Amino acid sequence: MEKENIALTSAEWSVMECLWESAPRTGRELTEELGETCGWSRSTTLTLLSRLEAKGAVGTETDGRVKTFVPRVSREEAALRETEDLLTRAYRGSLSLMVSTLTKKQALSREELDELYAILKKAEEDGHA
Amino acid sequence: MEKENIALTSAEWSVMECLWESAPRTGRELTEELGETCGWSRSTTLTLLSRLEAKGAVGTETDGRVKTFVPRVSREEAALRETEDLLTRAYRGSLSLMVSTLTKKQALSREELDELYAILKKAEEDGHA
DNA sequence: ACAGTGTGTTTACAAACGTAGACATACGGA
DNA sequence: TCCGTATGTCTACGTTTGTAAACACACTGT
Repeated sequence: MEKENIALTSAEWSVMECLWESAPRTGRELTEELGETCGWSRSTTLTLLSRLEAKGAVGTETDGRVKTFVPRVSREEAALRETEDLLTRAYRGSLSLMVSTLTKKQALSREELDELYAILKKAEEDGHA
Repeated sequence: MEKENIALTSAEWSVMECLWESAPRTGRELTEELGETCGWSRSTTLTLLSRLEAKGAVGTETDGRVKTFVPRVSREEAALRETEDLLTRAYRGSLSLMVSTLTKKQALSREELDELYAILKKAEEDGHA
């Protein structure tokens, strides 16, 4: 009954990606799309879908003999989950350490910079509410 | 001969953590410390060390019958590797998207904010050089 | 009534991981 | 010299992950 933290494997991310893009989708559509984008066989996609269903990451509805799938966790939730994980594991929880590590390796575009400033400003305001 | 991208598993991170903290360390010291911090048996730690050696993440030197270990990849390299991975997988490569997702869930402390501003300012300067 | 065909379920299997016991040895004391 | 003890290597085993073939079954024309 609790929604706990569902971790997605890399292959599973690909599937969810598809579902987040648009849902509900039928097994047919999904196997087709993932067959192309990932080069997977029909079975592979369906297996992944089952596993995702089992862990509660996707919900299904059966209409006749056709199943349709919908995401049960949002991309944000999933992303957040993994990010926090990484943040803890690799940066002792320090977001600024993460950002500085990244900027040291690749320059940020003007847009990224502007967006980041905006985000910080907003966080600042929301923060001392 | 290239240093390629060495991915670390979660257990391996714990080992590297130890080594980054101080190195070289002997197997003895490592099994002891990790035994405490992670509750691992001696074997577990040593197995992890072997695997890390195999993938080139740590280097070893044998003096008599005692082995000493040193990290071969820096924490930054490892962290960067995983971060880029996550960034791509979960945020389509957008750092700002990642940061905004995080700030939406947890408020940043005054310090974090200040640090982040400083980092951005620096990135900005370095950027349009 | 029978054979394709579309659709989902089972079973499978190798590689990666987390964990650790068993094993081989060399070293230091009794 | 014999024994514990420290130290590293091998072997092992259950689980997770990536991948997919085999299977079962309903539907649709002929």
